[in-house]
Amino acid sequence: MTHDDADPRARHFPGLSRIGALLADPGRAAMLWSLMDGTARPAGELTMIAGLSPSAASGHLARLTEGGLLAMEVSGRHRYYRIATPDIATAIEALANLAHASAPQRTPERPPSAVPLEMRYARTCYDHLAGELAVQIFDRMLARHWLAADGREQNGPTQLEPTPEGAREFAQLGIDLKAQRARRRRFACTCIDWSERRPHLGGALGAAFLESCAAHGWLEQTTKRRVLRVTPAGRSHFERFLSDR
DNA sequence: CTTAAGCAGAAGTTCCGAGA
DNA sequence: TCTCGGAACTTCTGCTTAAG
Repeated sequence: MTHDDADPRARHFPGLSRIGALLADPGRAAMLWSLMDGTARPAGELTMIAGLSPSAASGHLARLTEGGLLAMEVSGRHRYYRIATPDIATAIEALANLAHASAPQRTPERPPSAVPLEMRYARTCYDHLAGELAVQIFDRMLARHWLAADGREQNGPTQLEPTPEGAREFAQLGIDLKAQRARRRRFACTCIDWSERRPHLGGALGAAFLESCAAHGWLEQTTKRRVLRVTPAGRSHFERFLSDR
């Protein structure tokens, strides 16, 4: 019998309190966070990351697997664990952002301690570019007056609008702003970067920008889910863009 | 040379008692 | 009640050795 089965208060959101309980333990959270780059790690490595004994870590991993948050594959004498689905990684990232937004602002510059290194520079966030590179590009877009806040901010992401100059630059990148506006989603907004704690470009325009970078051969997918590789052509392009004054 | 058996070590799980 | 760590156990890999 599960936690929710026993508690009639859980009937409105079946499974929600169970998921919350699984995420509440610091050891389990540390193990989940270390798998956010989409890799699979053996139980022994996750044990070290969580700072637990093998027996305690084994118990936590069993609960996370039973709860559907982790998937496990046996390879020889190793057991490899990974985040079960991309939806779960997305949910954990959203909760991490929420935790940061709602925490007391005592140490605003402190990044999360266990952000996988390869994810910090360039990765996908839903369908747009995120990471250190995304934040730098967004800063540069603002400095070059490609984008302006449209003044409709309401306790959430800042709505953005391309300036006439920005519209020309996005068109040069092959982005059809009219088509992006017609999509049934937010056109352009800020999205707080999970590892950098600063905004990057989100919304339909953010997704179109990432598509454009891929089409130009500046960014490409790696074997690790969500981790992006900057190609040599991309490196020189972004260096020019970021240093151009 | 090949193959199977035996052994040691590594990795991970289960069980159980202790403590907060 | 929940989590922890230690002990014992299972499973698997890799190495060595002996037999065919």
